[in-house]
Amino acid sequence: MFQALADPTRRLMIERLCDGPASVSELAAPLAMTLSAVVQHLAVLEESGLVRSQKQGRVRTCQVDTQALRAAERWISERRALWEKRFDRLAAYLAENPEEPKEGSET
Amino acid sequence: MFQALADPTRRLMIERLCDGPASVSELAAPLAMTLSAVVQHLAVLEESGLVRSQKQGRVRTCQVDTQALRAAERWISERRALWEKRFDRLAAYLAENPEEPKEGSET
DNA sequence: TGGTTGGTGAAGCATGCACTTAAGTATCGC
DNA sequence: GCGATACTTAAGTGCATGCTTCACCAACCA
Repeated sequence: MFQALADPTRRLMIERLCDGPASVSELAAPLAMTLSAVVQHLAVLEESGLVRSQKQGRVRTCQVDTQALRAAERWISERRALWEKRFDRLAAYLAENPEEPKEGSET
Repeated sequence: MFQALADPTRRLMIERLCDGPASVSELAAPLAMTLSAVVQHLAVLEESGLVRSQKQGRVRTCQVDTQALRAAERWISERRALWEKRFDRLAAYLAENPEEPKEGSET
């Protein structure tokens, strides 16, 4: 999932797809690479659940699926919230105890 | 940035750091790999801006930086919102035009 | 019907990445 | 000062990834 978003080409493809559904060759047009390569990227995106596609005649039409995006968003925002809460507690603690005390909690 | 989040070990490190700051060896302890490897992961995390660290004596202490997380979150949520808006419009359009019409807009 | 378009699949290659080993440096405790 | 600790750095290895080429099939259309 993050793996899929890690590649810049794939992020471009996602951005393009946010503009509306597209066929494989439409998707490939602005990219300086073979159709084959694009199809391979597409496979990664589909496996990660970020994109769905269906074939009609000889044309495969792709569109983004926001469920996976939602999951990624949630992961990040949970971690961030967790840390920020902790950070706030620390700040409050430091405000009450201006000196830096010796650590001695874990192991 | 997404590249940095792509690796499961690095995500584990982030999760661990959300529990509070840690030294390099504390970070390495639960991971079945060399200190060296962990340091290399750490370098990636620092370059991506996800983690900051400072050395004091011979101990390097690490903590997450939420700014980068925020950026990632924003990227995702913008794309998602963009697509969902488009999807809504499409739904509305289909509701008004029950038949599937021929496409002929782009190129 | 035969050529063109749109996509598929396999094989190969070159680079990058995760990880290891090994050797080194700086600090801490005695 | 001396050994142990906590990293750091460099070099090397093996596997994953991104991409290409080429051969192929299926639909479209003139």
